[in-house]
Amino acid sequence: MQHRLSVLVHTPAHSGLSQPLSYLSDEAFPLGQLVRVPLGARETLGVVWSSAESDAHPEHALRPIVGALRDLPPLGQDWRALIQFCAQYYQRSPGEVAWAALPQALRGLDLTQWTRRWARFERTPATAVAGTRPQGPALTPEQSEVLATLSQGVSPCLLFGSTGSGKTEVYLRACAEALSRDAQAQVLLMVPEINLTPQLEARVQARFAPWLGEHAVVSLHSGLSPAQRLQNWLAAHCGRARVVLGTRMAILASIPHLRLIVVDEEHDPSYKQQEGARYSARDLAVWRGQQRQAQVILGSATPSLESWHNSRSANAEGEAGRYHRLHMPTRVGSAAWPRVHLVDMNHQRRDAVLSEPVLQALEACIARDQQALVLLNRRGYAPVLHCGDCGWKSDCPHCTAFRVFHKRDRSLRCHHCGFASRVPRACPDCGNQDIHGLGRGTEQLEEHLGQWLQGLRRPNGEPLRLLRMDADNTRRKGELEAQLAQVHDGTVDVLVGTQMIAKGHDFRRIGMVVVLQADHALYASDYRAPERLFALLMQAAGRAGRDAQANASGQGCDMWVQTHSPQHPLFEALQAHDFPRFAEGQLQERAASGLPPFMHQALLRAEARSQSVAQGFLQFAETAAQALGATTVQIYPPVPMAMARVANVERAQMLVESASRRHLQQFLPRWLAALQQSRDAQRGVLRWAIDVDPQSI
DNA sequence: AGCACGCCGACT
DNA sequence: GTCGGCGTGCTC
Repeated sequence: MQHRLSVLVHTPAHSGLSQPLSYLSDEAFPLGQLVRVPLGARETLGVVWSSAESDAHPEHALRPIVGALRDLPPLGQDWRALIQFCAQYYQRSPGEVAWAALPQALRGLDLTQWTRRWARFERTPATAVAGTRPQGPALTPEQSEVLATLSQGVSPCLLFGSTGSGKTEVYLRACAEALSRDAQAQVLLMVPEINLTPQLEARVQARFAPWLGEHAVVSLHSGLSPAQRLQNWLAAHCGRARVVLGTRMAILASIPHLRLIVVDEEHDPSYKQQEGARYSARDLAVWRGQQRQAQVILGSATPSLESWHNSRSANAEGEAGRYHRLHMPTRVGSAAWPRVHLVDMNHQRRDAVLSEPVLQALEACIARDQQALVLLNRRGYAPVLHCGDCGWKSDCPHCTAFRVFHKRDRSLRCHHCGFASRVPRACPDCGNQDIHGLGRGTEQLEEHLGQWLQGLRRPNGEPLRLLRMDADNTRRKGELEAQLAQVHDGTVDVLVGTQMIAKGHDFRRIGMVVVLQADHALYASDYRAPERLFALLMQAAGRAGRDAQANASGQGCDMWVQTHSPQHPLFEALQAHDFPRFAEGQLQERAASGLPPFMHQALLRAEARSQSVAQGFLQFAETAAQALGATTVQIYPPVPMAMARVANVERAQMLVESASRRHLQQFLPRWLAALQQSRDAQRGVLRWAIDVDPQSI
């Protein structure tokens, strides 16, 4: 007898095929079974999705499936529910979300290749369980208290812990606890970007591999080769992997015995996927944990305002947040907080790179034979090249942006589309030979500091060693690790870099931290700019004060922040290391101006060859929204995006919002359906999509 | 998203 | 004469 199977294939939302497709099969496969099916002229991977007898597609038009991926356990109900929820909440087709969740290497395998691949997976040695549960270092009273609360199973939790308060140890202990309760239990540990914190992977491996076996710890992130990713995904899906360490993509992996999800640095913007299915891995983690009774721990020294708001204690009306807030204010060991000094750059020489007090402090730091960390969040030599005579600037011909001057390879490079050319010797417009850079990047800072340091010596008489670290010189494999190693073993005295040098690295001999152009972000129109800047500054401050000797001698550590707006309340909170104060101020502003988390937003984005086509589509969308009688959501007119053109594609967007998440969620699918229906309105539009809970507007 | 089909410019 | 550009349309 022929069965009718409903199968999910990769069909993007705008293709008009957002529902599962029906196929014929001799065998009745269980839901979640992976199958190969014909689709047009090709053969593709599919997931048996539902027993949709109701599908109206005529029987004679159905094609038979090619076959099933035998031996692979079907994807579980919890995974299917997660995909379904993600698709519905973020307004994408389930097929598209499932596609993003499955390893790409799996998609390309035909049945013969699959059989071979599976045989290889089964051949890898089974986990040799030899060791006993690891001990780990002694806990601080704060850590013990937090772990005691966690062991009662409270969830979701926001672990608000200072940089250096030992959050990672809490995560590892909580993992060990979950893993020891049940011999099958699996845990998911998420980090923003695995490549920036290579030590963490080593630490997790060192903690759990001796206990659970070498193959019990796997990672899932985009840096892996497709074959590695498939291998690790299979290990997670089949339960062989007990600890999954991954980036945002890992939240969509199949982890059937998931008992605990940890989201480290939960405020980090990289948890929000920025293309395709635009999901928030942090928010999905909370949903997934609730859905399958797994504990969720969100951790940060500077939580997102969303999570902070969600974890507020009961107010006058008795409303409390949905998250349990756990607090670890104290830094482990002797680590001290740096004294934060603000330097008002309005009172310095206009062309000063480093201010007088900073230079003096730097000299003193060098004399103590300590390391200095100088942070400037702009790579390249100068952000723009400029002709003083005719006013020419180094625009990118393909984007609404300037090309950045990179002196090292004498190029002008667009950081958005990659377009690069050699630096012209003279102004391309008027021939003037005297063209120069405006503003400063890390390359120039490196050059400037290099010159200044030439006049100085280390206490032992050796010359000073300067290192620059940014995306330009850590791109190749192994470079980042090599450079971090240089900082650790003390081969570097002064480290210059972008925000990547502020991320979770445990530098031990840092005597001072300098942040340049700290206020730059504040001039951006993005309402999340202060939140991001505060997180960056706190993170940078956290690099300091770990030098045990300096702390013992009462020397302490300093942080210098150069800014043109020292009166900004953000800096006051920074000096007091007072995140709650900063957050309360921000939340009051957000509430007053009707911004998240008090408002729920979605953006409709359109891309076309011209602004008029992109905006024309959005205008149609505006009319369509009004026709739907959208009284519960506020609709704003279409506008060009802040960066209107990227790689010769014009972009526009419109905002819809509602104080009620439910109302917004009710409106969006109806709106989406209306837009999908109108082929006319889509004419000439290259791409369009809804972005729910956008990261920036 | 793939992939085919389909109509116009520079080359084995 | 063909190889190949990417515009439009279809996939149970």
